[in-house]
Amino acid sequence: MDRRTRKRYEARAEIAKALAHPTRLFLLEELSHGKRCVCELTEMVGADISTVSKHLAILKNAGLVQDEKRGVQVFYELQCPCIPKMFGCLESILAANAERKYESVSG
Amino acid sequence: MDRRTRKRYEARAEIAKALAHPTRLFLLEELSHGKRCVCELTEMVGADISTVSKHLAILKNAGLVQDEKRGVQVFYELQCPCIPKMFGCLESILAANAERKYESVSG
DNA sequence: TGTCTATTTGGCGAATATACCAATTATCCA
DNA sequence: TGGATAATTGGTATATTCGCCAAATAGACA
Repeated sequence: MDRRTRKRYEARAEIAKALAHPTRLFLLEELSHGKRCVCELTEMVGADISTVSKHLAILKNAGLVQDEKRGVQVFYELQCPCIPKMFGCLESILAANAERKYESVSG
Repeated sequence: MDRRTRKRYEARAEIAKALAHPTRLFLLEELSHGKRCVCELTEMVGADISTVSKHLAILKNAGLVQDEKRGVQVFYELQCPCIPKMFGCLESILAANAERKYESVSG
């Protein structure tokens, strides 16, 4: 694998890494329903606000969300329209995995 | 976030984590072109065969690929048809990010 | 200006992921 | 059976990620 190819996959992996955490997936799905401020999201997640803020920063850094300051609050929103489709893909994989697990038990 | 919801996002994150490595993304894309055996993939990746084998095990464990033994070789193939679409999504995000970076420099 | 609320940043310990080497397993074939 | 090749597994050192606390930053408003 040459250097250029490796760089390309590293760039893709940066985005995939941003998706690779349950809290961040939850944040993305919540944001797919509309803009939310950090304190709302923090309440839903139930973690320290600094933790949520860092997760949001990771999503922003990957280009998955954008933020907008309104007074003392910061609202985040999805930047990438294909995120909801990704969730569909993840769900279909989970469903197929569950099916296989069932088959291996019953058959 | 209640326990059930958390479990759901953890399950999704398991799959996302499997995607979150440049070598594994490369393997998936290569497998999207057809079955490949571990030694072929190892040669392409340019890492130790044990490293590649472990990456493939992670992909298999996530339900993204399946394996098939043929004699002394093991062939892997994609199990999930939506993987190529995922790559398209990753690429579109990268393109949008590059665009924004360009705008922030020139405008 | 001083205070309050919302958010981000710095830093640290704990947990997780990664890559390689060495050893093991599995299959083929002489 | 014994040797050769392909692949997986175990072990370990290193690197990265994670979550919280504490501190810093920013805006609103009296």
